[in-house]
Amino acid sequence: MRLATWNVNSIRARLPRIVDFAVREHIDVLAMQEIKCKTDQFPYEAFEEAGYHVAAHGLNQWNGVAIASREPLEDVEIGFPGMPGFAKGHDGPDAPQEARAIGATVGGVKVWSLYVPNGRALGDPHYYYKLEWLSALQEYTSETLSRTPDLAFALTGDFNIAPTDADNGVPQMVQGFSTHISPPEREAFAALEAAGVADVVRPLIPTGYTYWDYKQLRFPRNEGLRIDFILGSHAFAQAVTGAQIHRNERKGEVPSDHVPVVVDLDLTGPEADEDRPMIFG
DNA sequence: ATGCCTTCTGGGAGAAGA
Repeated sequence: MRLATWNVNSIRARLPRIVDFAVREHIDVLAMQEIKCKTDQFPYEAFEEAGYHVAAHGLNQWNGVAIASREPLEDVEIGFPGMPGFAKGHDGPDAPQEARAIGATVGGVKVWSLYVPNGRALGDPHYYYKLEWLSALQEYTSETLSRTPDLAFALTGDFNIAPTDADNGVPQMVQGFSTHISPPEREAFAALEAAGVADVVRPLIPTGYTYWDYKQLRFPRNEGLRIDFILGSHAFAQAVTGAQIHRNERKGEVPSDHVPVVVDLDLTGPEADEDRPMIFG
């Protein structure tokens, strides 16, 4: 199985490009973020014509997540249990949830497409929302893996955190002034990993970014961020045989500001373990 | 310590992104 995650920054603005990529690269499961449309505005037909089933969740012009799959999607979940909400004029548990998480089971793998809140600025209410959202995700992950430790389980998406200094290629982003690199955000990411999921791409692709801002020549200067990840449980990580970051998708006509991150999985069993990269310990 | 780009929208100036 070939699994990809991609913050597409509007599914309608670049639909052919996204479907073409999925078909050309033989993607079996494509987790998308920032579809920027309502559920019923999603261009299902184009994916179906290309041989994909789709589960989408969008409430308005912001956020929005979806999963396209060659095999049928089972047990689709909108939002993860305990996911906090956020809205202007709302605070605390009454805040409505945003369209930032959709999960489904495909071929025995539980896959989440996640769009972690941006945070906007250090100290902004959105920043605290981001940290709460990540804490709730950690809680959900921990609970899930303690209940079903052998589950092939993956958190994929735009985490809006550059976990190490090497993941930040933007000179203007400096510690103490910027979201995405602050210690509390990095601690939240580490806590998520400690809950039982590992970055399955980094051992295979140690360097490189997944996002470059549209302005200020960020892409030509290669001033990007690595903020899009595939975090897998032990059972998931054991099945990984390869990974790719499709940097070329940042080029050409109307690109997204993010590029696809891909992993190959061999889910036939533990026989072939010897040939696979060591991801956990 | 930001918005030079890009997207969206019962309305086109404002919100949001990282």
